[in-house]
This record gives sequence, C-alpha cells and structure tokens, in this order.
Amino acid sequence: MDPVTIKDIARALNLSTSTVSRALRDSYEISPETKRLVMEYAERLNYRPNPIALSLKGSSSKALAVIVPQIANNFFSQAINGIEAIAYNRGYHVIIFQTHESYEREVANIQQAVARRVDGLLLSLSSETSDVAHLRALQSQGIPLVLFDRVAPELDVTQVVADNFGGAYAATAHLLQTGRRRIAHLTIPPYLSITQERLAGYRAALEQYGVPYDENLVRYGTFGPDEADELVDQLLAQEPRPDAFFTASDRLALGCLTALRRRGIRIPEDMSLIGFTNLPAADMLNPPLSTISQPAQEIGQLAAERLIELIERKQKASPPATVKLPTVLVVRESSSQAVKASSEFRIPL
Amino acid sequence: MDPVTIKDIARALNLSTSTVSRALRDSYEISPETKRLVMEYAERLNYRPNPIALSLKGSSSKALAVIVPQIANNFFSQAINGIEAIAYNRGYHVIIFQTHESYEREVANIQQAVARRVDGLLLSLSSETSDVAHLRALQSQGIPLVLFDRVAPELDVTQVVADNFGGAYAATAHLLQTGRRRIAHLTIPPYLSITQERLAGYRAALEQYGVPYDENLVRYGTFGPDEADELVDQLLAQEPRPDAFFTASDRLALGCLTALRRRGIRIPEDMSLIGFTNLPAADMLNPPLSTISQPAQEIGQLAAERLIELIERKQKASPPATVKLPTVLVVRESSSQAVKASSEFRIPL
DNA sequence: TATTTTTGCGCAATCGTTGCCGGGAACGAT
DNA sequence: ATCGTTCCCGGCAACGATTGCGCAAAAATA
Repeated sequence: MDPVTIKDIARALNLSTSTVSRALRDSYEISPETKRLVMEYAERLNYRPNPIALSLKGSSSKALAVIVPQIANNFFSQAINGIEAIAYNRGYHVIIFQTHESYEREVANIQQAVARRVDGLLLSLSSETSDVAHLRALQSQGIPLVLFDRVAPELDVTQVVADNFGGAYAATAHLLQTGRRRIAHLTIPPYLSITQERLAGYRAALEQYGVPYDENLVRYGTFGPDEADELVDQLLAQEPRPDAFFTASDRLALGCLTALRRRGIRIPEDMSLIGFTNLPAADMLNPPLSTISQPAQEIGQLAAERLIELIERKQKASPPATVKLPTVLVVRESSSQAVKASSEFRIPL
Repeated sequence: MDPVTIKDIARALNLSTSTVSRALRDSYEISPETKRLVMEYAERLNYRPNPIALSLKGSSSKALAVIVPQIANNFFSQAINGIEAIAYNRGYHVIIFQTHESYEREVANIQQAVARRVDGLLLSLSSETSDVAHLRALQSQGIPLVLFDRVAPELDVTQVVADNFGGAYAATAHLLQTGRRRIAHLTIPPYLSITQERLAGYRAALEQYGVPYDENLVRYGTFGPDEADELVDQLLAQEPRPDAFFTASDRLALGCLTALRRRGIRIPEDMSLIGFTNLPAADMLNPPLSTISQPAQEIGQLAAERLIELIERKQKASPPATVKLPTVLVVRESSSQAVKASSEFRIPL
C-alpha cells in the first residue's frame, strides 16, 4: 500500500486538499466538525506528511548532516551517538558523511548536504583541510553550522571542543612530575586545531618545568595503520633516548604500545606512555594505559543542541562562541613509576 | 547565493525549463547548439539538480537507510564503514538510524526511512525484535531490503552474515582441545539470530567432544554496561566451577575480563577466556584475548552491494539468498594452556 | 428586509524537475 | 502549390504539501 497522501483524504472525504491540510494543522478557519472528520480519517489511515514534499516547499527538512573523517573511530562514533540522541528527541534525522581525511570529499560532502537541504551541519574537519573557504561560503548562505573537535578558530562559528591544551598540559606535567625529562610527542597531522592545541599544551608544560623543547622529539603521523612502528623507531634513535611517549590518538597509542613491546622496552620501567584516547579497553591493556579522556558523547550532544538552537531561533540564538569541555587525566600503570596493583586515579583538570 | 535551478538557466537563456532539462540530460530532440549553450551555462553557474525535487518526482532518492542498534560499537561502525564505501562510489548516500535495541524505535525508524523515500534499507535487528511483520510490510511494498548480521532466517530476503555457528564451534572446540570441560557461555539476548547460531555452534562442539550440555552454564546478558559482573558471579557459583568462558560480544568479553581479574582469577591458568569480538586492541590486552573475529567491513560491503543490485536491477537481480562469510579463530594467551610469549595463531575455519 | 460581518472552504500558485502533447518552421516529395 | 516529415522547442500537468486570496453562504447587525 503506497503511502497515504493528503489528496487521498481529500478525495475520500469530498473536501479540497487545502481544507485537509488546514484541518490537520488545526487551523482556526476550519469548522470543528470538519477537523474531527479529517483527523479521525487521517489517524485511521495512519497518514504521515511526506517530508520530501515539505522540504521542497522550502520550510525545513528536519535533517542534520554530520560530517566526520571516520565513523569507525571510537571518538567519533561516541560523538555521533551523542548527536543522534539529541537530534532524535528534537525530531531531527541525521545523515552521516565520511571525508576519509580528504579535503575534496569534505567539500563534496558539504555540497551534497546542502543539495539535500539539510537544516544544518555538524562538522569535524579533515586532516587535509587548511583552507576554510568552503565553510565561509556556508556562512554567507546562512546555513547553520557547528564545528566540533577539529575546528577552525579563525571562523566566527559556534565550535564545541575538548580542552586539548589542558589535557596535553596535564599529561605532560604528569610525566614530568614522575621524573621523566625526555618526553616524545607522537601526534596527528599538523593542520588540525587539536594537534596544535595539544602541542601547545605539551610545550607549555615543558616550559613550566624548565625542560627545553626539542622538535626532534615531535613526530607527526597520519591516520593510516601500522605507521607507529616507523615513527617509534625514529624517536628511539634520538640521543639521549626518550624516557616517555605522549601520543595524540587511539590508533597511535595502541600502535606505540605494540611497537614498544615488540622491541622489548618495558613500560613503565624503561618508558612511560600516555595517550589521548577514548579506548574503552584502556584499563585492560597490558600495561593499563594512562590517557587523557575526552567527553566525546557530551561534545556531540552539545554540538547538536547548539546547532538546533541555531536552526530554530535563527537570528536570535546565542552568538557564535567556542564551548570548551574539560578533559580528564586518567593515570594508570603505563605512566607510573612504581607498579601499582590495579588502582587508578582520575584527576579532573 | 541560493542554489541555481533549472528555471534560472531557462530565464537567462530565454528558453523553457523543459528545454533546459532535456538539454542537460542530452536528449536527442534538442539541437547540439542549444545543448552546448545550456551545458556551458550550467557548468559556469555550477548547477546541481535538486535531489529533493527528483525524489518528489518519484524516480529515486539515491539514499540508503542503515538501521543498526548502536553506532558506538566496533562491529557496527566497521560495517557502516564498509557500507559507506560502496554506497559512495555508486553515487548513494547513507542515512543512519539507531534503534538502541528497541523494537519500537526499529519500527519508527523504518517508517521514517520509507517516508524519506530511501531507495533501500540495510537493517540489523534490535535485540527486542521477535516479530518481523514490519519487515514483511516492507517486502509487500516492494522496498528493497537487505539484512545483515542480526537477521531473520524466516524471511525470504537477502541476508549477509558471518559464520556464527562455525565461529562458536571453533571457539568451543578450541577450549575443549586445550583440556577445558566446564565451558560457560556468556551471551547476548536470546531472540537474535546470532545468539542462537552461536549457542548452536557451542552445543555442537560440546556434543562432538562428548561433553554434556548444561544450561546452567549459559547466561544471557543485554547490551547494558557493567552487567558482566553479576553474570560472572552467577557462573562462578556453579558446581563444579567453570574452567572456561566463551563470550559473545565485545562488551561482554571486556566486562568478563575485568570481572575475572578483579576476583583474582588467573587467565589462562585458572580460567580460559575467548570472545566473539572485533576489538582492535584484543592482542594488547592483559592477557591478550583470544577471539573469533568477524569480517565486519566486508559484511557491510557485501550487504551494500546486494542492496544496490536489488535497487538497480529491481526484478532481474539475483534471488534472495543468505551469504555467509567465514569467521576466524584467533588464539592468543587468554585461552592458552602454556603461557606463550606473544605469538599468535590465526586458524581460518 | 437590507446590509455588513463572519464562517468555512476552494482555487491556484509554489517548490524543482520531468513526461507528454502539441505546434511551428523548414524541408523534400508529389 | 499542397501535403507529410523531421527537427526543435514550448506549454501544461504532476509529484505532495502549504498558503494567500477570494467567494459563497450563514450569521449578525442595522
């Protein structure tokens, strides 16, 4: 049975489509009697307005676009989870796009989203993206946009991020406090806002503790698999050898752990290790992995809330601002001096 | 800049919209000269046909719905990754819905997907779903549907699954071969096809090895957090105590590992453990976790390919069939008798 | 009773695109 | 000169729903 349209109802009740439309929207210029008739009939036939026709008409599509580099990534899937939760009970649907870290696909995805008349976009930049002209274009078209996680501070747009600086500072300070001095930083592509903030936090902590910054201890990875191995080799070749690793992603933390163990380097005795990761398995790893954990789901929720506010209050919404959510330093064995049983300290920043 | 429409072009070139439409579609009844004019102008203005208008017109929406219980789940996010890859280079977009394991939301999501005129659906059943009338309704409406992972064998629909029976059989047989006899099975909700198949594989292996099936050793969990603890307690209370655990999901495997270690039970000395999981961190756990691994991404790809074939070849596509992809037994320390260094055996089934 | 107001509803345009039909011009054939 | 073709193109309708305008009948007022 094809979906029921307003015409079917009109025909059946011997009314015009306009009357039916107005009756369903409870317009004052339709008699109570007619309204009752229409509504009951619509109910019986399980009438649902065709969202496509509504979108065409130009009102709203009740759809949000979410554009992320990768779905199969703990951080993003948790963030999407948060987004979907908010969107759903506000009556919006979520169309998901992946950029696969490609600038071109980011642009193409945005075009598609606009063509599909989404009411707004939630975007986390690809690691290739350095030029944000395509985002300015969105702004000038008046299309609601919220950036999250990987943002573009130079844009006057609502942005929702974790406290990357604070997290990196805390991680580095923690390593310094436990006596490490040669701290390597294995990080992600340099264009990204989160990369820069984490690097800044790392440097700030070094400076605070009077340890000189050595750019040879910083290595940029991509998001490809199995690249950690080579980077770890490069870092281990440094003189003097690093006594700690601070990595900036799930994948790198895991790759690093594997690489270090494969080389017979004991953690934490020979090398401290701390990640910036949301791995749910972090405390079951060998050794349990210290991390900076991010409120991924909350970031998604907040971003979605802001976006919907932007959409529904159009002009009178709160002005663009950057919301920064706290990160949490979770100390486990991989960065302990003394090997503890299975205790764990959570230190809010 | 509002998006360019066919009308804009028609006005500018002093043509009718129909002519422009036909020129763009390279119709034979338009003169080469006019075509050139229109196409060049369209190119300059970066004209893109409005997909919403096209959907309304009734042809196709070039959108697929993917309905899964949870996005923030390794298996599903990998599967979605596979789906998106195929969809993208066939020109389709993916709209994602989560059921959160709720039958009601599954039904609602399907309705929404249909209302949005998706060209087809990819569905993995919620754990609450026992009645599949809503899927039969889809069939009778002639809407292309492919089930994956959590399927409904009683339906005459294309289905793509992993070899759950084989995987469970291999896991159980492996435990039996390493001398275990009291094998507990910690599994997921009973309605699911995958639950039943895994249980069947488990029983078949027991039978093969002459070990009697004890239903007290089987416990059903949900997908909630932290439930493993209680289930583990129940199982440990059995007499005689189990000497191995076979779990049916990522979350349960991790929860089980945590619970067992918290109780000071040594793995694998006191207890063997093997999961049915796609955790990328499995071999970095303490101890490295034996698992049955599933080709999640490939399942997604195949399902998407089948669906698109169904959509585009409508009648003349290959008839509904169930595609079963092999699972792989990955033996690591958590199920070894002798503690090995860090070697790993991959045993294809 | 005549006039104004209110009530209730239909017509038609609109969104962007395509399918169907029809029509004018140019051409060759008779 | 007339007719039939072919070639190009425009007009209209339709997809499903909303909405401004207008119109008729009923109700209220003079």
